[in-house]
Amino acid sequence: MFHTGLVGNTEKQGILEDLIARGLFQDSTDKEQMQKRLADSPITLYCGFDPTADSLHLGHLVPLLTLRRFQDAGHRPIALAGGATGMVGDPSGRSEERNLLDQNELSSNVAAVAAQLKSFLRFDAESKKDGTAALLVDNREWTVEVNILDFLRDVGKHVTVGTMLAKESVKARLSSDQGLSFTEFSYMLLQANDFFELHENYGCEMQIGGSDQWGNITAGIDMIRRRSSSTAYGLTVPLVTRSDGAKFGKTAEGTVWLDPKRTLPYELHQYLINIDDRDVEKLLLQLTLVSVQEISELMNEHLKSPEERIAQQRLATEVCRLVHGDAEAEQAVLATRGLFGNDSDLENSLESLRGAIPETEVQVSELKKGNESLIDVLVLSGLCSSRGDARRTISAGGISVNGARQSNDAVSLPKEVLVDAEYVLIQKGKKNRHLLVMV
RNA sequence: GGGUCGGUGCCCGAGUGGCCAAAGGGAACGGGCUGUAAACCCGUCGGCAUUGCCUUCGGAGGUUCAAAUCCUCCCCGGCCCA
Repeated sequence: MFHTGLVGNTEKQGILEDLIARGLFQDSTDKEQMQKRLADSPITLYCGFDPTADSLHLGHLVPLLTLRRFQDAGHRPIALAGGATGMVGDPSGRSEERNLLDQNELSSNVAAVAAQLKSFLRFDAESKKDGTAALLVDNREWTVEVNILDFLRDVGKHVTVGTMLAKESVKARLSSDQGLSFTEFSYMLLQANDFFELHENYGCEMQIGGSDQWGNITAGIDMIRRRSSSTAYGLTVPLVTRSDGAKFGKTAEGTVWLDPKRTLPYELHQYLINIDDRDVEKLLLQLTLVSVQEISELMNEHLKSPEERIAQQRLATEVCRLVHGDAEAEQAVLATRGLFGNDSDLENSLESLRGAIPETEVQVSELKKGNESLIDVLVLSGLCSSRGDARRTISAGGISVNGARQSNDAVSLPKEVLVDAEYVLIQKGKKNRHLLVMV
């Protein structure tokens, strides 16, 4: 599936300028040389994604979209799902050793991640004609059958331990009190070998990745130079951060995933609509395909009346469209308007929220047994983590039912709700909305 | 293999026989202000329940009226030596 109609808004020659303008140019090998190479003819480039979970998350979007930007600029992207590297675990940017995933988990993760990768790049016939059609590969293809002796002779021989130890990612771990297993230490060899394989088999000349990948990328470039005397290029994009210090793409409930089963489009939309003013321009630039020019106009508008948050709204909508498609994005916007707009008459239209916002089916007959139906429902829905938490939250004035704040000592849903409501809207705090479906 | 230091609640980190569900900070959550902001202020922050009870301080045993704190064994990590 291919979600957005925006294609080719970046000129081939201008890709680096565009990346720089977007703050997406963190580091690279010789820039002049790269510029020249890119202007010369279409290049094949790759970016790898390790299947550490069965879905990518918001943070993955930056390098993934960068791949897309290159494709739009007339180059050929390769998205790599790291079925092999995922078995080992990349120490880069991590303070702790990873837990190894088992084989089954890994291969289902690879399948899931690969499907997601596909939706952000073009594989169609037309692209094939002009040579920009993307490729999807799994590094297991060329890694599983390699035996250890061959690997040590063919790959390991070209890398000195001194070089490996000098990498920032390795140094960081060695100087922490965590240490580094040989398994993770070896990771960069696998990745370097990936780049080499892609170079040999697909003419891949460039690798991009998050800034924590710099060491791995240069290891690959060195390997290509040693083993085939060719020049390869590397480019990293910045790690997305937030001004308030929180990790980007993380909420109290956990990670903001791209899989709608894990994070509803509405939740993704909410996450982005709440982005701090200080970060919104950067995120528009890095997380959407909207042109730099248009973003700067949008920001001018936004600054005139930041309380309207037009920048956040645009950001949320654009990202939702990219990730989930137009229809889902539209639904998320509607739900948001209904829930947070001031002209809402939700009472009669709760049904329209079905499937859009988090919901829980509730057995009314079960609720009627006890006399603490409100507490039951708060726990059932996951809005509160325990009955005690529910009590505390209610007594702090944090719960509303169908818009009506519940009194401090309430333990039970309002009678009329319990009797004949089909849908009930529960609010916890200012931002959490949950739909109860009474059955 | 030897030595040594350490493993505490979401994270960091104090506690070294009872006053410990465990200081302090951060995060988080709720309230107020506001823009579903930021900053700031207030409150909460193991579980269940009306005083109270139950489960937690790497794991398993033990000493004791009483253990996160003492002993034994084990597991995991750092550092140093071999």
